[in-house]
Amino acid sequence: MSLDGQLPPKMRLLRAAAELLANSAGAPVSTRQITQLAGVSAPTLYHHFGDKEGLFDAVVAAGFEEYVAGERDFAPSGHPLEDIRRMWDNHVQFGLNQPELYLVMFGNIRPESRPAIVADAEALMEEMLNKAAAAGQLNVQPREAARSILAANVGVTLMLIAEPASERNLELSTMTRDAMIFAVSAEPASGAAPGDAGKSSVVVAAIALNAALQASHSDQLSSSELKLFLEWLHRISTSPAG
Amino acid sequence: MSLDGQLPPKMRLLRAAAELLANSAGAPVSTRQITQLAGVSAPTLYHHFGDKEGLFDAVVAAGFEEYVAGERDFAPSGHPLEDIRRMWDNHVQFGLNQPELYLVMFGNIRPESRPAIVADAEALMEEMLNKAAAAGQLNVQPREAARSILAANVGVTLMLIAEPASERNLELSTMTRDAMIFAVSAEPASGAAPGDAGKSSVVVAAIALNAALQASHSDQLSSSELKLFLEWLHRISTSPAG
DNA sequence: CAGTTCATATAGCACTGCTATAGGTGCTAG
DNA sequence: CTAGCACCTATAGCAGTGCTATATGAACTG
Repeated sequence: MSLDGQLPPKMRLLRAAAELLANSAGAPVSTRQITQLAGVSAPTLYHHFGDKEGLFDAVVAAGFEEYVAGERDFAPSGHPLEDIRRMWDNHVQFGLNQPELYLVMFGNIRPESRPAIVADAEALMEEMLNKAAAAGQLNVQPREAARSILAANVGVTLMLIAEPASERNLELSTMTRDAMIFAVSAEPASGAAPGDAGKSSVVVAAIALNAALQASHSDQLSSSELKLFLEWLHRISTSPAG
Repeated sequence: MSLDGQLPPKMRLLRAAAELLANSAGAPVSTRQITQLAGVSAPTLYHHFGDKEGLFDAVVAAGFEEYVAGERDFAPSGHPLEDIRRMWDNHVQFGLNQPELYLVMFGNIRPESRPAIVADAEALMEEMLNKAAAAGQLNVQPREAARSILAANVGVTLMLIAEPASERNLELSTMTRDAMIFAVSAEPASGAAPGDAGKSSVVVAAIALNAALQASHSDQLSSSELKLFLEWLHRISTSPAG
């Protein structure tokens, strides 16, 4: 059984690796299995990918593109926080659909090997949160919010993957998701009491203005003026007192 | 260089494995390295642990006991939610101190291999949350809260491990921690507006009563009566409307 | 003392990731 | 058309891996 179709060997290697990885149930996948399934000999792998890890990185990169594509499809609903929710759910679903790939992507993160993907995922989340911030719906800096939400998102997905599929309860996901979103969002539509745990409206406004300024490259101020202005805004919007 | 001291070979193997694992920087650790450092020959490993994975499981179990011991030391402050905070911080610190061990414990979770540790960690967290529930400080079922908090805790710890040590910003941890705790806790000391996102006091009281009942094996009701009563309480305390 | 059980060692198998070397393929230059 | 060249692939094999069949010793038990 080999992967025919006259794709170039590089593609066949990628697909073979992805397929074996997906069905490996955690057992290690050997280069010999991959090359055999791809109908190719050993050195071909090393010619194209240099390394076994190089091949796996390529598989992960392809998987991540798929992930990003999935995230972008659901993007523009006009309600940024609602989009974040969908992004979260999409992330979880991606992990549950391709658990082995997901574990390679987020389960084995080590400082020297793979934070690039995490950074990309964070950027994707931050991009969405910037819209929420510009709409005055955010309580904290978009970057911090993105990192925090993504961390919880990954943790929940790993936990769900760890459970046997029959016992999986997605309520864990929705509950954690809403908790995180609620925590980073400005007080919801209802005019809550100002003494609340939420930040003051000054802070929220500052964060919103900050996001808006960084989005629309205003040229009312010189770049040096803008830089200082943003610094002040940042100081205001991170003031501990609120 | 071998691990002397006349400990029995089983202990020497455990220590050698733990030490090599701790300094492996993600590179795989071979049985030959372990047995050589332990001053022992190959079959001894398999005699005592059956498997390489058996040895690693033993290392993980030892590490987990250390983790649990650390959690229990900080337990009884009288303020359950404050204890949860310390538990969270302790968890993160454990992960950052022994990243390789932590990655083996929580990074490679697969349904068929290792959810026992997760279950134990959840039980530990739930135990603490039961006190919070009994004190009327909890918004949701202790079990669900424990799962949710632990998931976020693991996610944050993995993210921090993935970052180069120099760039680690523990604010990610404290922010996510407080977000999660706030989300599962009943409205804080300040009397917040009743139209708030928090559940009604009826629900909180029901959850508290539920926890108290399950803790102190009351014999005012027969076991069948108690069972039904608990079911009603559960229904009340999980009612969506609040 | 013999018999049994436990604990360790010698030697080796099948497999792993990887590579030194060589051979084929398609191109452009003359 | 041939010569050269860069690209891609295959044969064969190395050092290292997890693991084990077998044997040897030590320590009890009768």
